[in-house]
Amino acid sequence: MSTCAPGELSGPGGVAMAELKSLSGDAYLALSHGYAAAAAAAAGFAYGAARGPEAARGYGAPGQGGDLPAAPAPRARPPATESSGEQSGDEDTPSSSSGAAAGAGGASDGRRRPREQRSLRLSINARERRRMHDLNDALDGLRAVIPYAHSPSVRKLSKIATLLLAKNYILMQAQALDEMRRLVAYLNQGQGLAAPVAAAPLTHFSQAAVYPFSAGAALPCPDKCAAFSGTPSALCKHCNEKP
DNA sequence: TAGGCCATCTGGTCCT
DNA sequence: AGGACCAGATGGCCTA
Repeated sequence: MSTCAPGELSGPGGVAMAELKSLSGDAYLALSHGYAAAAAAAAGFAYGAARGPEAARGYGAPGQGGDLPAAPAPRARPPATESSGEQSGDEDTPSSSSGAAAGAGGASDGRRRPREQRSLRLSINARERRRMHDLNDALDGLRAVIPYAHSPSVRKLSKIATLLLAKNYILMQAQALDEMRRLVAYLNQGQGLAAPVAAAPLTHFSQAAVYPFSAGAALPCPDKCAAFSGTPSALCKHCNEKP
């Protein structure tokens, strides 16, 4: 069958999978928005309405007693053991059906009667389906917290894109946190002696307390902060001081 | 129509 | 023994 080459993902916006894999920082956010935006712009369709596997194939039904979306089309399966013509019909009630089978057959030894085997198979299938639905729910939860354009008019992220984007987002957050720690450490260094009490809560925040710019000490505060992070820091009281 | 993505079935393996 | 997890196979839907 056609498999998704690990190296590429042709998203609607033409986003290569390699990009998702190596993305970080601002590029991540740019892409995460661009991806969804491009999806909408390029296709001009409403995913939820026009497509949407859930809507299209009644995904999610199993919970409501209906279970399978009815026979998922006859499947030319290799002439396996049982299963001859019975497709799906998975509205099995594992306990009841198997119980009935067991009661009727009473095959308590290692060998199961075909009917009992079938019942067991259906039960296993239902469990597997449930498991996959749980997995998909978890993925939906992950999509919900990933900063990309969540909109009904935008195609939702694929599973692989969700995972890769999430990974990059975590890396980006870790990077931002590290940067924040260094900034706090630097600021504490400047006023820690003057206000030890106020600085105390921040110290646990900063384990690697080294200001990275040696020239920074000679600069006035706003400049130092700007040199460090690109913009005056809101955390720095000097940056917030009125002239 | 090809390719991408997905849901489902299925058999195998490991764990409780 | 039963359940969870996994990977392969298969077929459907959708888009470019």
